Amino acid sequence: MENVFDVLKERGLLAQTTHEEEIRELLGKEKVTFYIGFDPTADSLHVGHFLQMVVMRHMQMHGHRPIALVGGGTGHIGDPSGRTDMRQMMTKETIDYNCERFKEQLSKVIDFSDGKAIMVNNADWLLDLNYVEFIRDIGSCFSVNQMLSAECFKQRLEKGLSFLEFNYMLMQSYDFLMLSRKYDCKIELGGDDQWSNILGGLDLCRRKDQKQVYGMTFTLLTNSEGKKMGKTANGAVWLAPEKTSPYEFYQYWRNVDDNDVCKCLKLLTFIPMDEIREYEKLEGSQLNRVKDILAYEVTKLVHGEEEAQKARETAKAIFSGQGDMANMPSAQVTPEQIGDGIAVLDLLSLVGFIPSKGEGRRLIQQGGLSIEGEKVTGIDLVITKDSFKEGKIVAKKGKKSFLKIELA
RNA sequence: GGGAGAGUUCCCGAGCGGCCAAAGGGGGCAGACUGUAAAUCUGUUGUCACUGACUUCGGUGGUUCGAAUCCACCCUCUCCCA
Repeated sequence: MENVFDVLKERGLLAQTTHEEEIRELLGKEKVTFYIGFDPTADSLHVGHFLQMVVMRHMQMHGHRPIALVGGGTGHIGDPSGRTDMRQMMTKETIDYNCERFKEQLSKVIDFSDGKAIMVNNADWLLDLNYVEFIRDIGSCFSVNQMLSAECFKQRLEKGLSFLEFNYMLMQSYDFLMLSRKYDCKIELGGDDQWSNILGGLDLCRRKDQKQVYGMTFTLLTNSEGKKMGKTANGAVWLAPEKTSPYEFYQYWRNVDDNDVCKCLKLLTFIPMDEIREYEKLEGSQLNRVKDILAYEVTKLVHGEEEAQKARETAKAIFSGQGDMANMPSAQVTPEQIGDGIAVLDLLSLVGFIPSKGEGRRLIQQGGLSIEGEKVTGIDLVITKDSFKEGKIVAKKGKKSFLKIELA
């Protein structure tokens, strides 16, 4: 059987490893338990987390055992790594709620049946710690001098770093120690921004238990310009369908830059490398086909085959005029709301297609709005019940944004 | 604890007591060009009943005919000292 290590490396997922040779050997000869932590900073995981999940799945497919750790405890602290601002404190309720959401989403990509993977919450051991005991036992193993020189604190030393956040590294290191003791966890994985935190864990396990454990980090998902991917003007691209609909999710990947398509295929899908290498030879508009594959595959992994299919159909319907319009984003209005006729701007802001009438007005002035394929030329256009064909009307904003308004 | 400074619109950042809905940049949105890409160029970017009105410059009060701009207190952040 091939070694996952080689797979991860070939796909460009690996960023840094603590002991390349040893890790590769370890992964090649035995079933290894490893972990990745997810801090509950929002009520849904996002694309950045998805990359981690893909890695876990690669590992799992090669017979290793993932531990998904949700940070019910560390969430109370907040990881300062790679952040320029202080994290907002969350209430216990929010944290617990977020942890629950994470569990659901993780289960979609990772197989937790029959102990093939484990889900733990570090709240179980972190929240009841005794301060004095902890700093005597664990705190004594850390050198402030060394911590301060870590890359992840550099930025924050200029901007300000609270003692609370400074402790984050100890918490995460302690997690690794606990998992090593409880589950014989041998490797900690994480985003490349986690490097220092992971090293902390390694050190701690060695000092406390004289145990050799390992760490690996993964490429952060960045585009060809080096900017983080998975962000849109409206915020992150979420995995939760109610926060980012499968269609929007699909569209996000359908619209990636030419230069990023193949990279994304390698990082985010399980398409064999041989196939991807063929796609890498394609150029120009041929890449559109590859983008469709990327969008479909990623959507399938996150939302399931059925939703991916729907999203693809909808895209086809919208952009090439063929296919099923049924799943286009839609909104409902009642006959009462229409009355004897309603101004376009009122209708569109009612269903939330335009954020404000001022913006709608501008949109019309610049020729960016169409109703039923007809460009709206004046702001005085009135929509009546008769405008609805078969109980629906399709509005188009710009080139890619569509909304089907249904008369309920 | 002592001292210095800062808080402006989505972000960065300019802002003289009236000419400020507030320069400039970034981002966003739209148009042209295209391949649902990128780059480029153009327009636009507080809200509404849009030649007008209303709400905004950390918060609360005050001075004034008039305050983002001046004063007082408060909150938050940064820096220097302890």
